[in-house]
Amino acid sequence: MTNVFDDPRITAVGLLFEAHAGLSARFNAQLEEHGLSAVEFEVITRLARSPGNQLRMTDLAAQTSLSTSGVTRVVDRMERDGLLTRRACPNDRRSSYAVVTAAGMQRLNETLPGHLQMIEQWFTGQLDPEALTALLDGLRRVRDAAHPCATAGSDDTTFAQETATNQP
Amino acid sequence: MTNVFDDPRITAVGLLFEAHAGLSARFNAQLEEHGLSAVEFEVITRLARSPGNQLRMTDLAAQTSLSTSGVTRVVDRMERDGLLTRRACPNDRRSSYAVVTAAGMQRLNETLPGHLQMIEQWFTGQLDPEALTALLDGLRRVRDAAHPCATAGSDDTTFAQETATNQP
DNA sequence: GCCCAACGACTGCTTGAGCAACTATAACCG
DNA sequence: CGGTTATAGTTGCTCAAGCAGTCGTTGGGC
Repeated sequence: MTNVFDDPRITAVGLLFEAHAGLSARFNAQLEEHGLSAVEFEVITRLARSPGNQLRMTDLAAQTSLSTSGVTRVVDRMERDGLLTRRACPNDRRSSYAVVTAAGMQRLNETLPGHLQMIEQWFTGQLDPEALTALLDGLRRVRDAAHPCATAGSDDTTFAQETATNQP
Repeated sequence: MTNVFDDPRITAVGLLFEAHAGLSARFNAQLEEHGLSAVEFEVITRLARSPGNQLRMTDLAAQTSLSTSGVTRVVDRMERDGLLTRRACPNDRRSSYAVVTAAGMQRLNETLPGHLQMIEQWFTGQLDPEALTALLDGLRRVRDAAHPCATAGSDDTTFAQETATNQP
């Protein structure tokens, strides 16, 4: 039986998607121990790495893969839980900032080391340096080609993310 | 400013996750043109590659990253849309099969070529053969290490998936 | 200065998914 | 057999997320 589904292209996506799913599951488990969902972790991380530990709601939406209404709600929850606060923007009264609170920073600091450890355990540590480099190079190519500019507004902000990651 | 977020591990997951998100977005767009969501496409694909174009609901749940109740509902919708049918299992009256209808097969055949083209365009075609092999090898390692056995019941069925992909 | 388009945030509504509870059937075991 | 336990599928409930519409604010053109 010559099966269309044996196509190596299908296998390739399968691998990428399953690797993603596997890592997501592991990460979620660890994050949940610290009372954070994946989105919440992403939100607090993006905020914490931004100047003043804050971002305007729209910018936050652009950096995460959330719509603006999605951001509104996540921030609602996290504000309720004391991890974030809203702060009015002085020069534009339409905008408001989401700011990480002290409790939020503490939560993040509790969570981060374990998270890095998970990454190492299930991802980067699985490969020797050259193999890892090759993998990352490949991913970068694919990412650059297909990178979102979908989901939320942010046109090529997704691209800017990684440059921001490499360069403070 | 020595930033914790410059950690190469963070960058690595960022790449993998963004590549995944980017591809997902592209694929979803194409699938939507044919009136299929990503899950629906996965469901119909898994069924179509199975003997008799059918699977028991539980097995379907195990192969997709859905809970059994999730499967119930997807199959509900797809049955309503005429892509699938339920068929009673002769020797176990608890079980029932989800079967792809003729209309379902036709829909799949309309969708698949374009889908493969998308994969090539945004993923496999982005890399020369050696780089692609290196990427896939890396992904396989990561996948094998972290592979779900989460989300839905299916313990290591996720592993079985890919062997099934390689071997009809 | 005034009006109108664009923008930022929020809210109502809908959808999709998981969990837990439930029903029906099967299997096991005395 | 008869009863207990496990399994297959479905359903009620909850929750997170997106879309479209709303309201206040801003800025540009005249």
